[in-house]
Amino acid sequence: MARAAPADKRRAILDAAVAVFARQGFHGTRVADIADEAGVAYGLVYHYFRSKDAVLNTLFVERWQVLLEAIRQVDAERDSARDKLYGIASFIVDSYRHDPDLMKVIIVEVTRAANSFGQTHLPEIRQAYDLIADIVRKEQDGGALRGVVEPEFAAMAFYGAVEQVLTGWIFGLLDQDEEAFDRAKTSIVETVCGGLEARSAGPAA
Amino acid sequence: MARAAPADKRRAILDAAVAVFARQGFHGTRVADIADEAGVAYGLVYHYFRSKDAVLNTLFVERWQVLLEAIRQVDAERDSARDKLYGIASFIVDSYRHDPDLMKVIIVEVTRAANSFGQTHLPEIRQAYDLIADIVRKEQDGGALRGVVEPEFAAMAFYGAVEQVLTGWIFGLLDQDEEAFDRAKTSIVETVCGGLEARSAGPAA
Amino acid sequence: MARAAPADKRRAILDAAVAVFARQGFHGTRVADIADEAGVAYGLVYHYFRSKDAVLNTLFVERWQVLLEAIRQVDAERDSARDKLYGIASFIVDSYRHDPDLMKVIIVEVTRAANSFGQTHLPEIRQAYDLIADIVRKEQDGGALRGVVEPEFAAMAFYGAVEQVLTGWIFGLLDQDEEAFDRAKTSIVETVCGGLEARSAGPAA
Amino acid sequence: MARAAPADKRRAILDAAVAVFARQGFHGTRVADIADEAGVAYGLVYHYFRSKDAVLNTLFVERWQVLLEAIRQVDAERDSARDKLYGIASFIVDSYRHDPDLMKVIIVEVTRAANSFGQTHLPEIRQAYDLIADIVRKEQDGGALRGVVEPEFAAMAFYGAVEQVLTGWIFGLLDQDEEAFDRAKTSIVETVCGGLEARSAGPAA
DNA sequence: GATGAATGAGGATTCATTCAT
DNA sequence: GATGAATGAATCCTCATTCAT
Repeated sequence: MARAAPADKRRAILDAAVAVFARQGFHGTRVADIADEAGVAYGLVYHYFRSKDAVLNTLFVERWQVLLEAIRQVDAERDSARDKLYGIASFIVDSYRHDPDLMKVIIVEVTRAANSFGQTHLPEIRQAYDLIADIVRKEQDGGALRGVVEPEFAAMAFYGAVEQVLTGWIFGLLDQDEEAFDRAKTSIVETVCGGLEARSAGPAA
Repeated sequence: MARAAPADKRRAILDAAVAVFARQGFHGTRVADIADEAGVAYGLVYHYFRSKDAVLNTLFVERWQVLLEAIRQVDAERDSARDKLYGIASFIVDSYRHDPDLMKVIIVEVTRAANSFGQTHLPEIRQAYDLIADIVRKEQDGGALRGVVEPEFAAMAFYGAVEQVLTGWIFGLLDQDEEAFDRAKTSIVETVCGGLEARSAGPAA
Repeated sequence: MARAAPADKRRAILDAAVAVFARQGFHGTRVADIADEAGVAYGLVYHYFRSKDAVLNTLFVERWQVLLEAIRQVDAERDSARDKLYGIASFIVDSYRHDPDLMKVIIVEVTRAANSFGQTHLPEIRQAYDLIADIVRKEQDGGALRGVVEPEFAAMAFYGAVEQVLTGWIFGLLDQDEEAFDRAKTSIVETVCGGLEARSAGPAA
Repeated sequence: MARAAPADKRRAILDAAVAVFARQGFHGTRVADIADEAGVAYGLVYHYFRSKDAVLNTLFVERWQVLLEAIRQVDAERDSARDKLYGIASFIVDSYRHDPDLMKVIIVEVTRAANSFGQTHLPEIRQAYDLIADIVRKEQDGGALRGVVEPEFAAMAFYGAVEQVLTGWIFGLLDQDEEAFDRAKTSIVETVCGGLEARSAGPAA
C-alpha cells in the first residue's frame, strides 16, 4: 500500500520524504535517502525543490492548510462547543489514522521544533491555536463554556492534549487499533470539556 | 544571575550547553559553541563528556530524575486528585519559571524528539506518564475522578496540556510574567479536572 | 541595439553567452543562464554546441580570426611602423568600443586564462604575437625601429599595453567615452613608438 | 628546493596552494589537492582558512603588499624616471624569477580575474597603477617625461608591458633563462621610455 | 528543431572526535 | 586537568550533460 509509484515524480519525492522523515527524522535523513526511497535520481530532488528544507516546508504547508480549513469548517458547521472540539480532535486523529507518517513528521519536525521549522512556520501554527481559542471564546460568551479559563490557555490545553495523544502513538506508548483511535477522540473531549472530576453528587460546594 | 563562573568546569560546560542548546537547538550547536559559551578550551568538553550527545543526556537525566521525584512526592503528600495534579503542574511550571532554557531544551530536544533522544530516554519519559496515570487510576478507584476516561488517556491529556503551555511560552505565544505562570497552573488544572463546560445551572441532575 | 532577437537561435545563444560570460564570468555562468538570456530552452544549447566549453571556443575562434586577419591587413596596407601599430591598436580598441562584452570575454576568459582556454588556444593566440613581432622585425630591418629591443619583447610590450588599457576599461578604472577610446590609441602608440622620455633638447647623442 | 616541510602547517598549506593553483588553476584545484600537496589532513585547511577563496586571498594580499612597498621604495630611492620604472620592472621580474608559481597565481587568478578575485582586490590592484601613474606624473612635471601621454595611460601601458612579458613566460612563449630575465627588464624600459622608433639620425628626412 | 525532465559525478564545507603536549 | 591543533567522514548542493518526447 502507500506510495504506489505516483505518476509524477514530484509527488513521489514528497511521499518518499514523508516515509524517510518519519523513519529517521529530518536530520537523520540524507537527500540521497529521499531519492532512493522515491526511486529517482539524486538530482531530481533539487530539480523540484530548492533544498532539503524546502521539501519539509512543502509537506507542512500542504497539510497545515488542510487542517486550518478543517477547523474553520468544523466551527461553521457544528453547533455545540463539545461538537466543535470533538470535530477538531476527530480530524486530527483521523489524519493520523490515515497517514501516521505524515502527521508524525509534521508534529515532530515542525510543530514542535522550536529552533528550526517551528519558528519558520510559527504564523501558520499560531493560526490553529487562534482558531481554537476563538471557538472557546465564543462559547464562553454564549455561556456554554465557563469563563474561568482564558481562551488562550484553554486552546493550548486542548491542542496539547490532542498532540500528546498522537505523541503517545508516535512513541508506541498507546494502542493504535481502530477502537483506540475513536476512544481517543471521546477521551480528549470528555477530559477537556467534561473534566476528569466526578460531580460531587451531594450538596456540592 | 545565571551561569556565574561555576567553580568547576564540568558544571560550567553543562550550564553553557543549556544556554546554547536553548538558543540554537541541539543540532544547531557545535561543540565549539558550548566550549566558547563556557569559556573553556575546546577539548575540555571531551574530557568531561564522551560526546556531544552525552552532554544533553546528562542534562536530561539530571533534571528528569528531579521531576520524577517531585511527582512521587506530590502524590505522597497531597490528598485530593486536584491537589496532586496541581502540584505536578505547579512543579513543571515553576521549573520553567526558574530555568526556562533548561526546560526548553528538555522538552524540545528530548521529550518530543521522537527520532533521537526521545527514543533513547523513552523509559524515563514513560515513567512520568505512568506516575500520572497511576494517580488518575487511584483517584478514579477512590471515586474522586470519573471513570469514563482511561487513566492512560487522562495522563496524556494532562501532561500534554502542561507541555503545550510551556510550548506557548517557548514560542513566545503566551505572556511570561509572574502572574501568568500562576494563572497557567490554575487554568490547566481547572480545564482538566473541572472541565471547560459550564454546569447546566438549572434543575440539572 | 544589442541582441535584437536574432533570427536563428544558434546566434541567439552565442550572443546571450557573451552577455552572461561578461557579466558573471565563464565559471560563474550555468548553461541555464545562457539559455535564459537567449530565451530558448535549456536543451537547445546542447543541440547547437557540444558543451559549455564549445560555446566559448566558438566565440573566441570566430573573433580571433577576425583579429588575425585585421592584423595581416593592416600590415599589408599601411607603410610606417607607427601606422601599422596604430592600426592594430585601433582595431582592438574599436572592437572593444563596438562590443565590450565580447572583448571582455575573449581577454578575460581566454587570452589570459593560462590554465584553461588560454592553453587550448595558445597556437592562435601566439599567431597574433608573432604577426606583431614580424612587423617589428621588418621595421627594425628597414631601420624605422631601433634594434635594441628584440621583436618578441617588443611585440609583448605592445600587445600588453593594449590589453592592459582594455583591462582598465573592463575593471572600470579608465574613462570609456568616445574621446577616451581615441586617445587610448594615440597614447599607446605614442608610448611604445615614441617613448615616454623627453628628447634631451641639447646636443643629444 | 621549494616547499621543504615548513615547520608550521599553515605556511605549508599556503605554499602547497601556490603549487597546485599554478599547476591546475584555482578552479581546477580541489581543497583536497591542496591538503595532499601540503601533506596535511583535509580539514586542516579549514582550520586555518575560512574557505578555498580565503587561501588565495591570503596569498594575494601577502604578496601584493610587498609589491606596493617595493614600488614606494623604488620611487623614494631612485632619481630618474627610467631608473624608477626599471626598478619596478626589475622587482616584478625578479619576483617571477624567484617564485614563478606565486606570480603566476597572482597574475592569472587575481590581477586579471575581472569577474572574481580581481574585483575583490580591485582597490589594492588599483594602488599599484596609481603609484606608477604618480611617478609618471611627477617626472612629466619635472620635464624628464613627455606630457603627450596621460599618466594613467602611461601607467597602464608600462604595467601591461611587464605583465605581458610574464604572461609570455607563464605560457612558455618566451625563454626563461637568467639572461632572458635581465634582458626583459631592459627591453621593457627601453621600449616604454626610449620608444621603439629610431631617432631620425641627424638632418635626415 | 525544440523542450525541460532526469541523471549523477563532483567538490566545498562542516564538525564531532582524537590526541599530542 | 587543560589546550587547541589535527583528522577525515559525512552530506548538501551544483550543474554539465543526456535523453525521451
